[in-house]
Amino acid sequence: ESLCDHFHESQTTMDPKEPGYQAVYLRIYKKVVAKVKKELKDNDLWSLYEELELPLVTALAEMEAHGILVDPKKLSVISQELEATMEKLTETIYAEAGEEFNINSPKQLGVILFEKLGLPVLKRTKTGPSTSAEVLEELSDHPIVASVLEYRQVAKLKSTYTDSLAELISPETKRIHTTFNQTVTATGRLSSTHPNLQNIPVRTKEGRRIREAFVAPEGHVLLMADYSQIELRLLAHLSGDQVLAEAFRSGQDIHAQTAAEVFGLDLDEVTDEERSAAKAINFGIIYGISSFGLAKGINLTRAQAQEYIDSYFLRYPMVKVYLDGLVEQGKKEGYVQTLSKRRRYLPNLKSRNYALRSFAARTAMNTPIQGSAADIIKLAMLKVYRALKDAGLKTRLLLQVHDELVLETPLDELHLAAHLVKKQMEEVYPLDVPLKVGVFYGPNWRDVKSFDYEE
DNA sequence: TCGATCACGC
DNA sequence: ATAGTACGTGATCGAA
Repeated sequence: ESLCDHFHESQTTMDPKEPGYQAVYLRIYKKVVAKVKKELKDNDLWSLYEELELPLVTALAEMEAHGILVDPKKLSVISQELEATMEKLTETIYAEAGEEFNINSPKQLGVILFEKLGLPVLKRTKTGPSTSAEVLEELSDHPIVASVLEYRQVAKLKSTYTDSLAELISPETKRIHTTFNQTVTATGRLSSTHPNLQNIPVRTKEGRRIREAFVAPEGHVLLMADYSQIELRLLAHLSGDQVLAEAFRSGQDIHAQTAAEVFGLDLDEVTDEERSAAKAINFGIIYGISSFGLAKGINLTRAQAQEYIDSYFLRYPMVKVYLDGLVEQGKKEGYVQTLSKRRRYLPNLKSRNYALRSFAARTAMNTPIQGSAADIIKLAMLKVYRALKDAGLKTRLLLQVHDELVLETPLDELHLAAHLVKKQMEEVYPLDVPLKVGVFYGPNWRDVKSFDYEE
């Protein structure tokens, strides 16, 4: 109806059962196509559509239809263990609280922690004292808080990752078929729903167990390939900073090298702590840094964090020029863009509201980096998809997780497929610095080992 | 039903 | 004075 309005067409014949419906529909449709096509061409986005997003539809559709094999028995074992742990923790928490309450309710938990037990309120949300993990970790000297943190972790795993996931296994294929959404993110990344297979736990040992349930069928292995530091490599390329570029060409640990530059050390003098601080700085640079955010991330005063940032930009001067230029360009043109010319409009760069304006500035710095990484892996998916087809291999793409591809490969194709995937991903779009891809394989998504080129 | 909070990934 | 790291999805609570 809104299309009819838009094109000043009559709606009176728009009943699908009417004989004229198809003709009216087609007339409107053609107008829409012409309009959108012109808009894309006028904005230099036609090749992004025709050469990247449109052909990617086929690859994604095949990935969704094929699905990834999931072992329900493993999920059920994990679920039962989590259930037992939750019951124990629930009893412990009730005993420590001196009463029963809904631990899942931040409101009820807040009453127990901050009123009954008198713990200090370190941070508030709109609706009351915050009970986020960040706050609870500060209070975890109290035994109930440690138990609540553990309860939260276990409850999350059980509700999101064992019980819900098991329900989504198709009875026909025994597989889970996610939906990849190509048109929801502001940066050009994909998203995944029903279920989201882009946020399966990996960081903790307990969480990682979920990945053990994602398996390869008989005679196959899962093959994983991930880009190493793709966003920082893109920053080196896009900014033209030769110090950063040289760091990647040298092949050494990038965070240790950043630490050496920022703290004025030799590479072999860098301690774990300094490396970890440098990692937080690199992380902050990609996300559009603020001294406040960095200070919070690595427990520094704001002034110290600002010194680190100043020192970083002194060592990588072109990065500073580049990021400032993005904000300037965003203000002037109204948008920033990625390698593929994908745009993000940022009207708030001109807002009088400081919060909105600085948020937009960080977005202006992050979007070309994150979005260009998305462009590159999408292009790599197409190249891998076509190369596998051309080589007549049975290896199939299963998942994309932002900087990682998951495939399923018959054992007798492992060697060929591993080399093909690595080559296509690394050579997809030559930059001023090399793109490096790690390749892993194994019987499930958790127990993978590095692919050895002798194999 | 929907906003808020929390927690998982990159 | 002015918030407080980018981008997502989902479970749960509790008010409407």
